Amino acid sequence: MNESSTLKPRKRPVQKRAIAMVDAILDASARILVERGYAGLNTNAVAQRAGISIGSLYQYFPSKEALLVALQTRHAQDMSGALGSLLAESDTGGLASAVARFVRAAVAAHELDPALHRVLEKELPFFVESSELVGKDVHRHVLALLTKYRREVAQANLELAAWMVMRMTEALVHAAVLDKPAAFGAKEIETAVGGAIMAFLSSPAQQAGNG
Amino acid sequence: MNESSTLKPRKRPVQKRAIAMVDAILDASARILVERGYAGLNTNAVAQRAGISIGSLYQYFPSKEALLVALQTRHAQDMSGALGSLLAESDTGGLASAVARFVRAAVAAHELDPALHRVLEKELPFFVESSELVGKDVHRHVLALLTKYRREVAQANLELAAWMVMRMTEALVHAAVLDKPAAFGAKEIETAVGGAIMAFLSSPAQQAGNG
Amino acid sequence: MNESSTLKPRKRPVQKRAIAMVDAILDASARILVERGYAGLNTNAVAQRAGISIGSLYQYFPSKEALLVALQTRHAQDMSGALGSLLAESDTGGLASAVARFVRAAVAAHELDPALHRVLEKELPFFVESSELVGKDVHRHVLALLTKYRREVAQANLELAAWMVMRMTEALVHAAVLDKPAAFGAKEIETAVGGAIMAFLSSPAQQAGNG
Amino acid sequence: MNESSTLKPRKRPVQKRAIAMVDAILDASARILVERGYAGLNTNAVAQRAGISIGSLYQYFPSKEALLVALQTRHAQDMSGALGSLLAESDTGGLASAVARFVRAAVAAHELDPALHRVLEKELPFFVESSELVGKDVHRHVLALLTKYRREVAQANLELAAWMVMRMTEALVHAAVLDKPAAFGAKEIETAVGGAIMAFLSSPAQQAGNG
DNA sequence: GATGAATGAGTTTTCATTCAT
DNA sequence: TATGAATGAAAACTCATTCAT
Repeated sequence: MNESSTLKPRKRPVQKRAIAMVDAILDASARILVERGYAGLNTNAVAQRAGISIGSLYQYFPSKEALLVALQTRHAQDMSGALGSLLAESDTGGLASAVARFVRAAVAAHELDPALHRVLEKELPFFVESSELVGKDVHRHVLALLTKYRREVAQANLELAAWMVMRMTEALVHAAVLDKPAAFGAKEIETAVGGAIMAFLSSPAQQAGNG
Repeated sequence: MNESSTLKPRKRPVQKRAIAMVDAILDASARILVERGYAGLNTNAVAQRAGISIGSLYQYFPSKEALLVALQTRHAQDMSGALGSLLAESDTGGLASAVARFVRAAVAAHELDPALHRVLEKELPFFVESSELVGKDVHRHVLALLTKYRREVAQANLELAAWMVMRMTEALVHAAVLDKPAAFGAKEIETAVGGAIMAFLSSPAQQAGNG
Repeated sequence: MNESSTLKPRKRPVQKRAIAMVDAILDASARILVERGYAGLNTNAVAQRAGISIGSLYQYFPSKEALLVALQTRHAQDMSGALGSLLAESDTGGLASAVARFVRAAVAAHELDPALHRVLEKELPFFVESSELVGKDVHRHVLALLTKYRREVAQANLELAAWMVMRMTEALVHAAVLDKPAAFGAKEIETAVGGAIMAFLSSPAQQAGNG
Repeated sequence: MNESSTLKPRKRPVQKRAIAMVDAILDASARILVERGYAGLNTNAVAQRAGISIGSLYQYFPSKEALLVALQTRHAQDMSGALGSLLAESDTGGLASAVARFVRAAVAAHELDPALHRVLEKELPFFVESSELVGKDVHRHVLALLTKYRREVAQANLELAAWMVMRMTEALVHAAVLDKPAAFGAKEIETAVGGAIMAFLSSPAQQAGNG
């Protein structure tokens, strides 16, 4: 009845075999999603690709939706992991260096499985914004960063600044990795993104000019 | 054989009634899309909502896909119109004022039908990036702008700068209008976006700091 | 209600224009039938191909079925005409010559529009066996022939003999013209058919051997 | 892409139940075909008549066309079987007896399911001429026969003679069984057919008389 | 637990026919 | 009379989900 009964994995897989099965199912889903898009994804195909029966699939996921939420969650966690391990490195440089590392981490995260990421984000009807899954931690991290280098940040509203930084990074990195414009190299864009963020942070919040 | 036969509207509606019909169909599609998402959209529902028979729908659109392409196109044209009329105003201020006006125009365009815009962009499997429909003109406009105020632009690569400006605007405005964070007002964000763009343009392309 | 109301042409076209229209419609039907088969034939396509409106088509034919019956009838009459004009020639030779002429007439009739003939016969759901349309006259003709050369006919039952002659001719000529086997020439087959018929007529009805 | 994917049965039924299902589906198709003709045949009706769900039908046949092809094939195999078992009997008599047995076998084959045979042949848009399915073996058989009794055959071209024999048998038996004329008994016709074939074979290929 | 045959509601699309203009 | 926009029943086919084995 309630969401939890149809959205959450049916059983907490404790046995190794069960874990392997869940992984196989999610892997199969991801591959199909990438190869055929959301329209080409159906539970029977997933089961077949995963080498199990359709009945078994439903043993682990109560619905197609639950399967997709799980896939999404796993992907978000993967990205979060990639992000986190880079961000965790001790931070000795100044703000610029921290921002550059943040951007590089974002790039690395997006490069994990760009094709899957694209489909997930562009076609999934109930895509839970990655930011909601990954975002909390990252937001905390960025905010901590801005606070630590408060002196170098000209913006008054740190919360707003953090939001802007996250959005700029997400959007620009996303564009750079997934819809890479032929004209510029990825590295070039990465640098520009870091520069833009730094410029933004270094500039005081100004009055909006009137058009 | 070719795409045109299934993707393009079947007949160019010349009579008033036919135009009204096409509009009614697209309106119905838009409303259903917003209310029920892409998965909830089916041609019978569209026809019923539009108050016509399913046969009539297929008289004007040879396939469901054609219908969606048309809806998308109309939406992109609407946005393009809103954008264009604001951008067309004579430009007397400096770069800051021009940028601010550009951001405001983007906001206005996104405010036309944010709910539809969100579904179109997030769920349509064959969504033609608005930028591809609207983008060419806008890109020209931005580039012209940067060239005109060349002296105020510190970035060396104008093409890259234009790309960054467009991406930043699109992403930030999009986020502000469609996933508006509760914490900040739209106006506040709009200002911040203008500021960020100005800061970016005013800063010289710098060396990437290493993390 | 009764068949006549849906199967017979709606109006007896007396004006020249109406006759031309009916012909145009039947021509269009025939061409579509040949090009796309029965499955590809629909009344809207016929009207368009005939250069008239669908409404006008229904002015002349009350239903699709009526249209097809008319087409069939016209084709049968065409064949009948080709057949008849050859058979009408004065008959001076013996039985063999008469049979040969009959076979040649059948070939000529089948060569009128073989492609149409094939589709009509192989796909039409309510194909009225041509023999029923053409057959009566032909049957009379063949019977008259056999009676005239009674002395040369060894078969006792002339009715049965006539039926056999017609069937053999129809089947063999049909096969020769429409499913021509690559190995033999049409002329060669035509000769063989005449020979077979002559042999049959010349042989006395015999006891069936037991296998 | 290739025809096989839409034309061939989806799964080879191994279990008893599956075989029974396929048979039930084909039986239902045959009955509907006979009762309502090709136009009256639709997959939903077939499933209902077979007492299964439409989904199950598509589990075994990937398309309506595949279903029809299978039905056709089964029918051709049935006919081939009936034909073959009769032809296989040891052949002790002369040519006349062999021909008579051939004709009787053809009659028996056509009497298996005349109504179905008629619809299949007359309405199926993609009817594969039975002769193509059955024909090869039969042709070999007839040729062997003519060769064996070469002395009794006056015709020079054995290949052509075999073709004629097959066509005459097919056409005449077909007409006798399916469009049986009220005037003559089946037995009477069967005898006449045998006689005609014998007469043809016994007569030398003659010059075509000119009409 | 695992299997996979079976289900059937739901979807897209066609086309014979009508009828207001 | 001619037109052709409009109709809607009907048909092929899919796929999430169940449940007997």
